[in-house]
Amino acid sequence: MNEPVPLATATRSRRRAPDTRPYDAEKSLADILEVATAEFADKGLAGARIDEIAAATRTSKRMIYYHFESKEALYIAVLEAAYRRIRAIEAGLHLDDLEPDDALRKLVAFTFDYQHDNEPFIRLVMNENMHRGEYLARSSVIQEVNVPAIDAVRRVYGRGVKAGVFRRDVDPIDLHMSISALCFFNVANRYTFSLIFKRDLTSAAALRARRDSVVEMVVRYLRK
Amino acid sequence: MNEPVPLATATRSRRRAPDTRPYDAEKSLADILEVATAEFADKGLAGARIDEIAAATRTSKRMIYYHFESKEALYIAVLEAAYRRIRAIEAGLHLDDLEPDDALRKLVAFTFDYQHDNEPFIRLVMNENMHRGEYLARSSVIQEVNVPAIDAVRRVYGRGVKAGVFRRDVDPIDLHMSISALCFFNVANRYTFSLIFKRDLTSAAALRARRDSVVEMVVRYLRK
DNA sequence: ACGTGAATGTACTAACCGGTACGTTCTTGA
DNA sequence: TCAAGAACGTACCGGTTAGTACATTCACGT
Repeated sequence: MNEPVPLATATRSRRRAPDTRPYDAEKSLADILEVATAEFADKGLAGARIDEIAAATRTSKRMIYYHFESKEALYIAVLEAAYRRIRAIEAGLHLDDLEPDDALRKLVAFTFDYQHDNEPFIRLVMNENMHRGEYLARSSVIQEVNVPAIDAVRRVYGRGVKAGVFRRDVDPIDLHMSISALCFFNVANRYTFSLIFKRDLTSAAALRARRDSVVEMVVRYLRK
Repeated sequence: MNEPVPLATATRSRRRAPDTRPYDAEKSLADILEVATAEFADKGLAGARIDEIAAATRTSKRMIYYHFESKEALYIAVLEAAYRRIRAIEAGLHLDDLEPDDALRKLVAFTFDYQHDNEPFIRLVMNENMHRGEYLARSSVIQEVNVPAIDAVRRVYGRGVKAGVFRRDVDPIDLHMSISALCFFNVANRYTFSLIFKRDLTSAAALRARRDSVVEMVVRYLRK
């Protein structure tokens, strides 16, 4: 649906002119997607301008409509790529060799940091929620990609309960939600919050303090 | 700035035709503001359409530009009114006659509930953060209105510390942020979250469970 | 080496949308 | 009672913006 064009496979040709190939669908598609991600994250779906995306691209507006059927389809493609990337980052975390308490701390701190480091993704999610998830709902891809999102929390929590260091009766999804909420807010609402409370939330010191606070809150919540 | 027209004061006239007065600046202004609030909360600043606001109003587009100088000015007026309303709701909470622990529980549960009951406000804040707070920054009114936003948390926390039931070394603003984060997320991110995790977050049961969880988390965070 | 389809550029359009020109009706104070 | 200004309606405009028609260049299998 979003890849109407059969992408060139590994069999490219004898001649290798990797960077200056005039016609390279794969590359211009990736280029468009990257620029569009920045634009949609910056302005949202309604605020984004196809012309501006085109201008920031190595190619033209024509190519956007060659590779994607509409602005909305491009937006969904951006969402899909963004979710895939984020879940891949998450999958890079290895917690199984840590004691449950340390694993939990690492999980929360890691979530805090990578959400902070991926503001564009956070903003895409914010925007998608402004749209009441209607585009995410249209993409079965995204929903599949997100299935394992809860795994890390579930595993760590399960181990902690088994080891007798976490209390029982906590719903892993509820726990995951609390962790997400605490991490998400710092990125999503930083502008209104820092304006109202006259706090810089982006300095290294503020970030460290806030992360410690969030970790502490989650740890205390599970502690017996 | 946002009220270019001197509003009619109490001295209205001898004749009382309260509901069918053809020319009533105060009323049409309030009408516009109410409709605009719904539209901006629904679609955001960029997605909102002046024509649609006008259509839902008892008056015409002409009147929007008579009472407000631009779409952005209308948006700021909507933001101001929304923040004022929310702070007024908060001010209605009386916690001083409760023990610190109960006061804290009541404060958190109350915050959770009123944020849930005021989704349009939450969405306006989300949208404003998509705009990096640039419109809030332009309005000194909103910033003044929000000064007491931290008071309730500060008071309860201070009493708890003095009574020896809360631990020291917690920053009230940080605490307020955690409470806000946990409550905000449930409204703001409900669409993507419930889609990904196949959970209905709006049922009475789900809401009760989530509120309890949030309250418990904050209480445990402060408990010695 | 060549034809066919993939990949691309230029220039355009139709609709949308924030904002306004112009004229009219109502209200109010003297 | 009667200006004068406040409050309002209708009809319009000009710029913006998603999307496209048409022509062109390149890649690749045969």
